[in-house]
Amino acid sequence: MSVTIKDIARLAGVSYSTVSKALNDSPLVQPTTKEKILKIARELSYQPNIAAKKLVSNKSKTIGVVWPTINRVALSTIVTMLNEEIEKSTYSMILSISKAEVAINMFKQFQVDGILVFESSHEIHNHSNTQIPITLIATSDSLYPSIDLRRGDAIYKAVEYLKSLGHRELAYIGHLRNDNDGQFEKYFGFTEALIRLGLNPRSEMFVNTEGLYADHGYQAMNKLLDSGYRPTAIVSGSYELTQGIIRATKEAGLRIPEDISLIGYDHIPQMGELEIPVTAVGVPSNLIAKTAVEMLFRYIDHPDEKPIVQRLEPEICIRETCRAIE
Amino acid sequence: MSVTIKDIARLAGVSYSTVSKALNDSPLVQPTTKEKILKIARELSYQPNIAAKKLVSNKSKTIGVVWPTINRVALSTIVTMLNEEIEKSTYSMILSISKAEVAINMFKQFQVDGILVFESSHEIHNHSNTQIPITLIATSDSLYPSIDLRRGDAIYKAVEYLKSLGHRELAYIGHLRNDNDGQFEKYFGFTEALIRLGLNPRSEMFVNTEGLYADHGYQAMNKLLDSGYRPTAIVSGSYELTQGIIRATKEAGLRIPEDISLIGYDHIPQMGELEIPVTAVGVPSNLIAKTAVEMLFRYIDHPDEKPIVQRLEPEICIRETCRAIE
DNA sequence: TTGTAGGCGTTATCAG
DNA sequence: CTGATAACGCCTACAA
Repeated sequence: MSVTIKDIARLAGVSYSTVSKALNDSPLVQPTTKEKILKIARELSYQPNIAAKKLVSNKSKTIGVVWPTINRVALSTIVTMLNEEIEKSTYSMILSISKAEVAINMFKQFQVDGILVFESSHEIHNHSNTQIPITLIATSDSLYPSIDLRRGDAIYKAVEYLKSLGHRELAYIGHLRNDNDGQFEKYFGFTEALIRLGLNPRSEMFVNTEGLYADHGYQAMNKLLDSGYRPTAIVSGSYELTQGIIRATKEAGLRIPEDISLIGYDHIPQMGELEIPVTAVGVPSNLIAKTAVEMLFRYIDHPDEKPIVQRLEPEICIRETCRAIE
Repeated sequence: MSVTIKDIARLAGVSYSTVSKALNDSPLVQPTTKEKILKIARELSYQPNIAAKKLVSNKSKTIGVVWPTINRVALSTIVTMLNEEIEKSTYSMILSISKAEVAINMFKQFQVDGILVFESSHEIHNHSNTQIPITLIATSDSLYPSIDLRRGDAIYKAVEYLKSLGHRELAYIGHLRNDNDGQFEKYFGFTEALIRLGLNPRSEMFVNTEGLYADHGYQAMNKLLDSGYRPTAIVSGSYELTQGIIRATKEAGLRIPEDISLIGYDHIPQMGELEIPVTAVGVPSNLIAKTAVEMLFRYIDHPDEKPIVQRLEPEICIRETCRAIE
């Protein structure tokens, strides 16, 4: 059995309602008594029972985060930032790496005040009857407040930038799946940019990676290099792909950016910490985290407002991997 | 206000305890009444208040995992396996990436039934008075049940294996900090192996990385290659370091294992998925996860048993990066 | 078979 | 300032 305010009350020789007040730093209790109570609480390493708190106040002061894909750098970066953001407030954050449905159920049991989810909204549609405010990160949706990362615009900006540097022979290395909206948006953004910017789209310009990790990027880049088509600039679909692309490029004896320019999706600090600081596009990870938390808090406070899709503007972060050509 | 069993009771014309029983499908209530109650509950779309349920049952069937370092592959691999292992049982798993003390406090508030922690025991010593069963992964300690990964033995096995292949000029690339027991164990294991196996320890054989990530390995390997000392085999302290070492080696035009052998610490599947499948030592990650969960469950069921330090035997997983020399 | 009463750990509202 | 006491929603003996 864990320690409760009653235990503290007994030891302090006061009533438990006094303990409750002292613990909540109420002005209605004498500083000396307060001090004594706090001291005992500390010694017993007392922790309030959230279930009880929730029962009476209907607040648990906790946010649950659904995070099934723990091994992508961009996502874990955002998770870290979410944690920092939430710790700044009066809330705590708990994580689940189970799939969305399982995770949400568990969070319900824990009576979290709000849920943040990375997974696509398809996974959670059967939960629309839930009372708990849910906010989606990285998937726009009309049922829940969600963030639109404008991945297409991001890639568009990348192409635009490359064009401004004189590049006309490009390639996009990414994971082209139509069952994953996020990946598809980027692919589509690339196509659209080529067309709108008057760059001739050709099939060699698209390299499918079959995955989002470094090795996929490595393989894809090698495939590209073998293909005979030699673009002057590469657009990469993720941080991990970028890693693989750099490796393949180097192994082929090509220098970045002297021989080939590179720009990657995922606006995270780590892009600048690769062996060559990589120019990147995307919504900055800290902005994503900050916005997500703000939106959720807002939704918690005003559950009746209509769910909003918050657009975030992708930015380009120029580092050292793109070079102008004549 | 949401609907409670009292509302149902009023509408059904019974007492609320009868409703409670009916809802829990107790045999102590007449089928007809039960039916009626269930029907009303459905109509009102009654949702039980889990906080209240929890309060009275005082069981959460949940394990909390303290995981402050989310960006090391070996750790996230183990976390994934822990989740699988725990999902097999009747328990759920929640994670916190806050530092140990904060995380443990939060878990206490949620009344988790047990806690698994990755952090070193120093961080949690002030919690020794806690009532919740805690089990340490990857740090041996006498206050809590914990797992001893025998990192020293693992490195010893690596050296032994290399010696059996004829190598005598070795190097250890790792993070030598004496404030981190785990890293120190490996370093020490290397030294001891050299001595006990009659290989002459020399200072060039130790390369300090100043960190545990790929870039640290890359820098360290370059430093080593520049130093003039040319070992025939390298022992690496972690998965990420291994990545960096491979890159540096390749860039230097050296082939693995033809020109130099490599063996890494961290017995995780990913070691076999690098561009060259890397021979590795360590306790297999799935064994670590399985053992940790077993130990914790055992501790939960028998809280009075004396905390045990469970030794796990490191294994060597031979892949393709070590070669015999004449 | 049903109802009553007590309690789970907190907070909040009153009296004293 | 402090202490009873009543909620919060549910479960579970124990009584009826």
